[in-house]
Amino acid sequence: MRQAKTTPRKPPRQARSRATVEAILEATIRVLITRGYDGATTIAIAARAGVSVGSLYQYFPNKEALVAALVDRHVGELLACTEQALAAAELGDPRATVRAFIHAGIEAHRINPALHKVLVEQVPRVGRVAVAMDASRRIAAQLAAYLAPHRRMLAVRDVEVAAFVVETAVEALTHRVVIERPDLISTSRLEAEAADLVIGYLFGARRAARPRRHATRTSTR
Amino acid sequence: MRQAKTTPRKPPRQARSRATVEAILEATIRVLITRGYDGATTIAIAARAGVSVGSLYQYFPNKEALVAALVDRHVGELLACTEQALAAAELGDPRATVRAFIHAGIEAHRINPALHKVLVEQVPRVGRVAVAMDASRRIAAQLAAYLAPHRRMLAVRDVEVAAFVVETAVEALTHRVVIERPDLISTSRLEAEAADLVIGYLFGARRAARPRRHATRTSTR
Amino acid sequence: MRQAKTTPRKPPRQARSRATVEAILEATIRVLITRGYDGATTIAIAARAGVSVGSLYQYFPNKEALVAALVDRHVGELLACTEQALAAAELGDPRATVRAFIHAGIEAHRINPALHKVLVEQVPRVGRVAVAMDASRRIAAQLAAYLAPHRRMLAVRDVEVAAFVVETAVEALTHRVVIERPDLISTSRLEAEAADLVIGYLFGARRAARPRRHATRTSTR
Amino acid sequence: MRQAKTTPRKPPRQARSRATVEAILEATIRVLITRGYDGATTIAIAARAGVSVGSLYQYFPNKEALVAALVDRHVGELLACTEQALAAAELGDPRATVRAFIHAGIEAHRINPALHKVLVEQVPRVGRVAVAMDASRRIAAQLAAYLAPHRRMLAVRDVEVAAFVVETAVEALTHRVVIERPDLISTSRLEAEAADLVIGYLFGARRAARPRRHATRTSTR
DNA sequence: TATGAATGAGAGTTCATTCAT
DNA sequence: TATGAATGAACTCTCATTCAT
Repeated sequence: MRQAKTTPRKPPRQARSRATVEAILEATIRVLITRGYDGATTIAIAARAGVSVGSLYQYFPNKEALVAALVDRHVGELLACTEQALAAAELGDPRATVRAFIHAGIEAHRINPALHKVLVEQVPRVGRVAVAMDASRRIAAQLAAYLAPHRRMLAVRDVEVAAFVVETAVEALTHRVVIERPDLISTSRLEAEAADLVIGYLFGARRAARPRRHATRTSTR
Repeated sequence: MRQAKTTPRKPPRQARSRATVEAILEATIRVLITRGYDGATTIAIAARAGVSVGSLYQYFPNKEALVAALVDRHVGELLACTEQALAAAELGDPRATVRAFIHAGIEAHRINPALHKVLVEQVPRVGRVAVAMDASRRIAAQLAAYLAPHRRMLAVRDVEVAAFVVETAVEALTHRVVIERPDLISTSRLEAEAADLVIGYLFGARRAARPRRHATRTSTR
Repeated sequence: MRQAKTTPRKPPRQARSRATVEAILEATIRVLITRGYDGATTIAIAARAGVSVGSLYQYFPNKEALVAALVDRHVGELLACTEQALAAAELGDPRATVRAFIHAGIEAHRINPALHKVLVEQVPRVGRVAVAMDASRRIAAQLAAYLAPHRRMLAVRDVEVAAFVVETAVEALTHRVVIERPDLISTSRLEAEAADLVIGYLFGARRAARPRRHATRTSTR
Repeated sequence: MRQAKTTPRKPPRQARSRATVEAILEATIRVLITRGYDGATTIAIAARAGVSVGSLYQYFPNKEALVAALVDRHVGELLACTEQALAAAELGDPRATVRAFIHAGIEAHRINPALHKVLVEQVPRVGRVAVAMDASRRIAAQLAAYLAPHRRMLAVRDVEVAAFVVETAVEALTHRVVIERPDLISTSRLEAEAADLVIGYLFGARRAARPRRHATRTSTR
């Protein structure tokens, strides 16, 4: 089967090259968002980037590599967000850190929700991309690494499983709200709900301590 | 924009017809699973079904309608599972019902995990398919309808939001475990974790009552 | 109803492009003539032009546009012929001008009779083409414009109706003879007959002045 | 190349058969008119006729034969009209007979203009159909046969050529007016114009005898 | 290095025709 | 005899990719 290489064809040495690559990636984002994966033809992307198809192929060996590069970049941004949140709060109250983690995840989704949506919904079809896409696993690992030292505070036994559960639930909630139903609840409400869901699970804490009143729904949109 | 209709072309009258339609749908599933969405060409599907392309188009006006029919059927099965779980336990302990709901969701995913995977991951969520695909919203509605009468027992204010949160988290966990990482944890463990996550959130119950010991990881696979 | 656009896809920039477009149009003519409209498949045309189908679609968005371009060109040639004849003779004897008009019409039909035949007989099926095809109306208008100033010489009242009648009769005769039955009478004879038919009608002149002797049938073919 | 036979498959013996054949032909007309030649699929025709495709093929070996049968019938009607006109007036004034001939031609076009239009404009003039279509030649022959005995009255030498010219001009005018531009002039006006055009040509008569006044355009539509 | 014309395999879809029931 | 499900060759059109300029 056609197992094309997906590594960028050449490292952009000169400034001009880098600008071209950047323009192509930006164009890919725009076209992906406006026309979907199937509508994102190489010619459309090149046109949008203001270069010729030939130039596009100068920097990316094929379409898959182009999208993979995009995914890499996007995933990198996501990971940076959560990693930073966990690192920053390393010493504070784990509950607060988890909240920060949730907050970071939401912020990460708000970098470019439209791109995120199209990447998640339409792109997994392509092989190599799937790999790069596997951000969740890596974020769960970050979280597990953070939780491990605080094992004694946790109401759960297996830190890895717990990290998996938390990451999965938080990511799903965030995605659903930010990407699919921003109308349903506001991001601040989302943050609170996710924290309620996850902190009780992790630390077994009584939430009664923090009485919840969400009389009004407020949308941040 | 040309909005192609996606309603089945004609109701199969004779027994032979019905068998053909069934064969085509089954073939679509198989080809979708083995070759992915992009590899699922109408010719491949027809060949696999042992019929000609013409026959395929006799019953489905286009490829999208074919996939939509499949999605409809699959989503119908999913909905039936959870609905039944909620209906069956209407009078018992809500905690037990939520457990049953979780169990049903997992079972639903095990009907045809490979199909489920390809449907969720690869089928472009556009047009008719997008609508059919929206099982989550409907399941959340089922759950909200169940929870509403038990409002006083809940630690959450807004039943709809709670149902949304629970459905999202449970579905994500189930999907991740059953579809993507059946190696990570067993389904029984998954059930327990999901219950821990969600019951605390919904009812605010202390979990300490049920001490958790998951010393060994067992995979059901 | 899906009204596909039929405007050429892009203006050929480079010399090579222009040659390709020309080759495609020429090939279309040849295939149309040899195989008829239904036999003129895009593949056959491309093959005949010595290019790939892709190239064909690079310049014409669809088959209809391709034929429309051909029709446009052909109609343009026809119109130029008659227009020129009328313009050239503006000051002379109207009878002579009408003869020149008839002559021009015949010559126009002889540019490419086979193409003309297939265009007239098989192509009107297609929407856009029908419009471009409407040369008769425009030629009649040309003629009416010419006749109007000479209104006093005419035996007819309504110049527009007369132009319509003359154009229709002459065009039909010419088409029948040149395209369908070149064996029946020669073009010179055709010219004479058409003049007899039409000049009497227009000017009410006695034809006896010009005794007609057509003892021998001569074909110019 | 596929040279299919186009003779009706079997002579309809029984009344029911004849009714079926009739229904199919009528359905063909309707579908041809409403959906055009390309839209006239055998299934659409059969459905419209209230029979199955199988039955259609019981009576017509293929689509071409079906259309040919239709054309035959329609052309037969046309021929009958003119033939009758010429026969009826055999003994009267030739000028009156020519007028009657013109009148008959117009009436013939009004039998089913929509069908006539689609037959002339859309049905590919190939194979069997082309032959059936050739009504003009036969009408011209009728006319020539009528004119021959009156040869001495004519201002033309060659009766066949004259018949050809007259038939061509009259048919073209009639078609243009009745089928394409019924708005332009009324049929009575058409009759007068055609007579003016043709009678002068045939008999060399001064039209001044019958002063023409067409102050108002009236449409019969 | 950049261009964009050219490629062509392959996709979805149609429909005249056949033949088992 | 009538049915209509089944056929499959053939059509139009797309687009990732190449390469002469």
